[in-house]
Amino acid sequence: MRNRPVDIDRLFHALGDPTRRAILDGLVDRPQSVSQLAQPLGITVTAVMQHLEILEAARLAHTEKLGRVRTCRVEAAGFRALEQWIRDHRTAWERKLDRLGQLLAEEDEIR
Amino acid sequence: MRNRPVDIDRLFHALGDPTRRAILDGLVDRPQSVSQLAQPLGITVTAVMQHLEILEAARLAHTEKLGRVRTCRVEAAGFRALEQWIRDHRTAWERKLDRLGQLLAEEDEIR
DNA sequence: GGAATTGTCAAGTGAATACTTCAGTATTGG
DNA sequence: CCAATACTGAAGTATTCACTTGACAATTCC
Repeated sequence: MRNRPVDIDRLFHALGDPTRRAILDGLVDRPQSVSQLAQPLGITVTAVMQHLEILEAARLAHTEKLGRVRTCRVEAAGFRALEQWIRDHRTAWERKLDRLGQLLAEEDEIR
Repeated sequence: MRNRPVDIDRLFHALGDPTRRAILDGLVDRPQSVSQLAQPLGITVTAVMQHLEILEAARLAHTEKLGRVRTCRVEAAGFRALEQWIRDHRTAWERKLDRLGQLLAEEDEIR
């Protein structure tokens, strides 16, 4: 169960942390170095590195070291895998929900 | 930062656990009782209950007790919130990725 | 070359997680 | 009514997690 295809477990786990989502949001604006990412988050460079490993494993980010600076960018693969998962499950859910009919209506007015 | 709207943190956290995704997959087939869910998973009823609380908080499931049986169903609200999050972020990402141009192409042939 | 910058490594800490067990409490069928 | 069924609640445990500290290593700038 390792990472040839994007692992959905890694993906959800990666996105489950607010700091990591913040890192991604930062990277969407522009590629950034590790310390550039760390500063506004108020956490250590080491912590950012640890998050980056997780984001890379989930293929949500990609990093590359040139000289003493590691440049980090957002990567599309993980995101696409997430979309695919959603698509697959939505169709499955909708199929079943339609079959059950009133269940959907019942859920529409939330609790 | 609590749950009036579906909380994206809860959502990702809820979906980050394989057992919980398995529970949802089971519920998609048909509504089930807590013990019906527990049996094929090989975990205790108590453990399932704990997962259900998390799934309910994320609005991915809804449960209701009638007599001594608690019936669990899949709920659409959480799932819709996830789709919305994806939609929002995809457009943001695509905008930026397009602006960067070659970055996308680069990422297409994975690592 | 030496100091500042930028990142890496190893280890540790406290809190959160996913479970369990065990002792209840309702509910229901015979 | 009594026993089985179905869940609830409190507590405990082992692991994982996010993060830190502190000691390095590599690069770059003056």
